[in-house]
Parts: sequence; structure tokens; C-alpha cells
Amino acid sequence: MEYKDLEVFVQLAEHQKLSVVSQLVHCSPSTLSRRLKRMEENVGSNLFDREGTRLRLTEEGELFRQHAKQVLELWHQLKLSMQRQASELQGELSIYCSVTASYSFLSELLSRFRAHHPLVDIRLKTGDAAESISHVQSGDVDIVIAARPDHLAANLTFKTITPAPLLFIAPVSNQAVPELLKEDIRWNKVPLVLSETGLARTRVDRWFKQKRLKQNIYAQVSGHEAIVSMVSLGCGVGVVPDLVLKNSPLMNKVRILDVQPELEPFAVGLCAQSKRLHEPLISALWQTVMWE
Amino acid sequence: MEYKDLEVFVQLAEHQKLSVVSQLVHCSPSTLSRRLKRMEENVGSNLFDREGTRLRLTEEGELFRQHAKQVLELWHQLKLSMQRQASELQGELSIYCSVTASYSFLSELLSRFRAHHPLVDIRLKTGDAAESISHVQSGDVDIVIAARPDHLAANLTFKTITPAPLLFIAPVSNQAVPELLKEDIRWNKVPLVLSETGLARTRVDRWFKQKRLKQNIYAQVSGHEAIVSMVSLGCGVGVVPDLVLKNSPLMNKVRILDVQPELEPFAVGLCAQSKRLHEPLISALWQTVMWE
DNA sequence: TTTATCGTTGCGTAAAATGCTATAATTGCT
DNA sequence: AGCAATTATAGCATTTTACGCAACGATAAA
Repeated sequence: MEYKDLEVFVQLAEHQKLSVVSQLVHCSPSTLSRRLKRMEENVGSNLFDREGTRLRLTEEGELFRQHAKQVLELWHQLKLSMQRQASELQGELSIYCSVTASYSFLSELLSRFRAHHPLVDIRLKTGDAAESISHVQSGDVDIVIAARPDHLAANLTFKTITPAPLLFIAPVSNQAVPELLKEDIRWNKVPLVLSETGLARTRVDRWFKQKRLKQNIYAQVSGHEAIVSMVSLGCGVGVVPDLVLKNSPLMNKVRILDVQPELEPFAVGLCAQSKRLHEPLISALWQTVMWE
Repeated sequence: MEYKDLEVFVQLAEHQKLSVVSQLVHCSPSTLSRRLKRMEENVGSNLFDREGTRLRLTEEGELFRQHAKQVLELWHQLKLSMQRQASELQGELSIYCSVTASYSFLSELLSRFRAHHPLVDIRLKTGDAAESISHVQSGDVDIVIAARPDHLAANLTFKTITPAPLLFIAPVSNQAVPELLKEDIRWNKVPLVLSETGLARTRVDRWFKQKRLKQNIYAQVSGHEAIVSMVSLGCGVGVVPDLVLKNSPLMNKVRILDVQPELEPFAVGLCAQSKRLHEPLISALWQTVMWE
């Protein structure tokens, strides 16, 4: 049994769907299926009931879920007490953070880090998400907080903090975008406000391609905040991470469209060069990220 | 991190020697070295101080040792509560046990098993250790309790219960074997009482070969008990597992020779066909074996 | 100094994990 | 009811990883 398996199982027990979790942990469903099978062989019981395609926790599965959470908690405590044991850290840690990622959890993360390591100077830069990877690649900064790219470079390691769903947003007044009034939305007519490049754009392109639709792009802007602004003005329909929307002062000026299938969510988290993970300061920030 | 690693580490922390533990867990020292290295990378700290050749637990290592024991205990408890949850086991379980292995811990093992599964009929056969493997191979019995052979067949799985040191024993009166009186024993002159075949014989042969000595074999007998008898009568020097000696009524009639290097110890434990491990009765007995 | 013992590292091989694709069963929708 | 989309899983090819053996360097004992 492996600790990584335990994390996977906790997710699996929560969502009860291989396909969902496979996106959360960034691996193929078949891998998950096999991992689960391995675990069941190790434990010696069926952890899930397979009722058709649906997965339901068995009683043994619930026992194992509790076991997994206990072990992961112990592991986390161990890491904490180890870095507490280590001599007081000091130095300088430079972090690059995309504006998108800076919402909501960044302050909590940094304040928890400062509480444990008050002597460490934190240099925080914010900027465009698209540049984040190159900043960490060049060693320009120690750690980047950003969304996980589709194809992570081999020499980088990523640690997910939270998934960030992507949302279609539209003006509150339907008349601004008349195409939305109809029963079935004719997406190829809907004016879109998208970011020029970046992960969000890739996801949207993929979504349209899967539906075999062409996009009617009204404006290409840079920065998710600008998208919210333009959408609230009635320019068209936009796509932004929910993190951005929740923290936007314009939240009431737009509404969320319920589309199927949902856009593949971002995975926001920490990213650093693999070979530098053992450095004390980087390792310390890495440990600060909690489970679940 | 893997559960198997935790077991290995607990052993490592106790004996502080790769070479010893490598025999206990039946793998090469290089594998152990690498496993330890992996663990240290996962934990992020040095678990042992390398002072020359000697290994000494660091403070972090001690923390990790406690962590490992906690997790292994949780795991054991989980297994127990799972088989408690399963419906009451009943049926018939046939066990073949070499006479050597039947000493000391067999009664404790079976009584603990019966306490958990009172409805299971246990069919216990005892016999020669050399036949044990073939009995489980043929399916003649479900489980064998015996010493682990040097080369385990691929379709079998073994679980160590306890190591069993091999001892040289001699008559109490030195005059019966005059060669032992001298300062450096001339082993090629010492009359030996050995088992005809089997694991103990292999170990003794290997021991002499390593020392580049020829054996002066006085008698070849079958059964460790017979060896104790003949040695006590003054026929020569014999080799038996300490388990046999501790339980022999003739224990006072022989004495243990302190030789260097020591003979490679047996590993006494459970052996079954790998593919049958998941069967409820076999699995239940398997779980009965505690850690350490 | 000589000898033996211990832990580590390179290398070749064997085993294992993973992703892609196909498949069968199931669900949801019209 | 029937079609389309979704789901978990098995086979296959590939990559990754683990292992044992042998050589090495360092250390301790003689």
C-alpha cells in the first residue's frame, strides 16, 4: 500500500467516479481502475460496489477511508513536527503568482507559512499566468502559484491546492446577448470574450471542438478581470475561473450559464523545479499545503 | 511511501545494520540501501547518521520510527476489524507443520486464530520439514509452517513469523570431543552430526565452504531431535535451530558453541500458494500473524 | 600492513505502472 | 423503445522503476 494510493482513494470515496477523479489527480481512468483494484487486493475486500457504472462505498470501503484519512493525518503531522524540529528557517523566498491564483487562498497560505517561519522574507510578484512557467524554469523565482498546464515539463513538479472550475458568464440582462434567449443556445452565433492565449483559452477551444462548433469571437483580451468587465457591459459571453468571479466586485453584474458538459476545471497549485524541492525554504512552503 | 518500507524501517531502526536486516527480510543490502534512500527523500530528512560504517538513528529517524509503528498498528487494526466485519468464518483449514516449527509459537498462533474463528476446524499434520514445500505445492494442505527455503518457488508466498538462529552444539564434557579443547578449533577434525538433507544442512555446508574447510562427518541423521540426542551422548558436534534446543529435555546435556561468523538463521513462518491467499480461511490465518 | 566487513554505486535484466484504444455494459434523453 | 453519450475495464505497447550481482571505497579489526 502506498501513501499516494490513500490520497487517491479519499478522492475516489468522495466523488464516486473514476472519470472525475482522473482529472483531479491528472491520470487516466484506466490507471485509477487498476490502482483501485490493487488496493482491494491488498486490503482483501471489495472497497466499492460496482452497480453498473456507478461506484458505491462498501462498509469495508468506509473503514478503509477512515484508515486512509488517519494515516494521511499522521503523515502530515510528521512532516510538521520535522520542520519544527529543524533549525529556524531564514532567508528569502520568491514567489510568482498569477493574478487569477492570487485570490482567496493565497493569503491563507502565506499567513500559515509566516506563522511557522516568521524569519523568512517572502518576495511576491504577480503577473500574467502565461509567463508563470517560464519564470520558474529560468530560476527567476523559486515557486510559482498557478494553474497546472496540460503538459507539465518533465523537470517540474506540481502540487494541487484546489481545483478551480471554469465558468461561462453572461450579462445579467439577456437582451444584451439575444442568442441566449432561445431554448437551445446557438453557440456559433454567441459573441465570445476570451483571453488571447493561455490555459483557459485552450479549454474553451477544446470545448467548442468537442461540440463541433465554430466560435464567434467578439473580443480577445488579456486578463480574466477584463473579461468580467466586458461581459458585465454586455459585450458577450466570457469564460473565467470561479475564483476570479467570486472575488470580483462585478459579480452581481453577470450570471453563470449552466452548460453541459462543464469545462474542464483548472488545478491551481504550487509549481517548482523538481531538483530544488529538497531546498529547505521550498520544502517548507511545499509542506504548508494541507491535504484535501 | 509504502507500507512495506515502514516494516523494513522498523527493523532497520532496531538492528542498525543493513547486512543483518537484509537477511531478515530476504533481500540484498543494496536494495535496502536504496529503499532507505528513497524513504529519506520522501520524508525530506536524513533518517540515519552515517558515522563511518555504523548507522545511528537521527532525531528525525526516531520520529519517523514512531510514525511507522503507528501506521502499521492502524493497518493491523484495520485488517482485524475487517475480518471481524465479515461473516463468521467456518470450514476446514489444513496445516502442515514441520516438527521444528511446531515449537514455542505454534500453540500461541493457533489459539489466537481459534479465538477469532471458533467455528473453523483445524487439521494439523506434523512431519519432516523437507516435505513441507511439496505438500503445499500439491494442494495437499492449505498452509505450511516451516522455515523459508533459500529459493522460494515463484507461485508461493511466504510470511515470516520469527527468525530462528542456527546453533552449533557440543557435549557438555569437552573430553568427548578433544578437538574442541584447543584454542583454535580445527574444524576439519571435529566429528559432525548433521541432518542428511534440508535447509540446515545447506547452511552448514555453506559455512564450511566459506571457511574453506572440509567436514568430518560422523553421522547423518534425520530429524533435529535426533541430533540433540547424539550430541548429548558425545558423538560429536551438531547443528540445530535454537527453537529445537530450547524445547529439548536434553538442553542441559549440551552446550552452545560460540562461532564466528554465525550460521545464517532460519526464517520460520507461513507458506501458501500465492493464488490462494485471498481465500477467506487462508487470509484469516495470514492476518493472525502480528507485526514484529 | 593485512584482512575482513560494511554501505554504496554502476550496470544489465526483470518486473511493474501507465496511457491509449477498444469493448461491453449502463445511463440519459428524445 | 431506441439512439447517443458515458462509464469502468481489459489488452497491448511503451516507459519507468526495482532488483540482484559485482565492483568499489571506506572503515574496523587483527
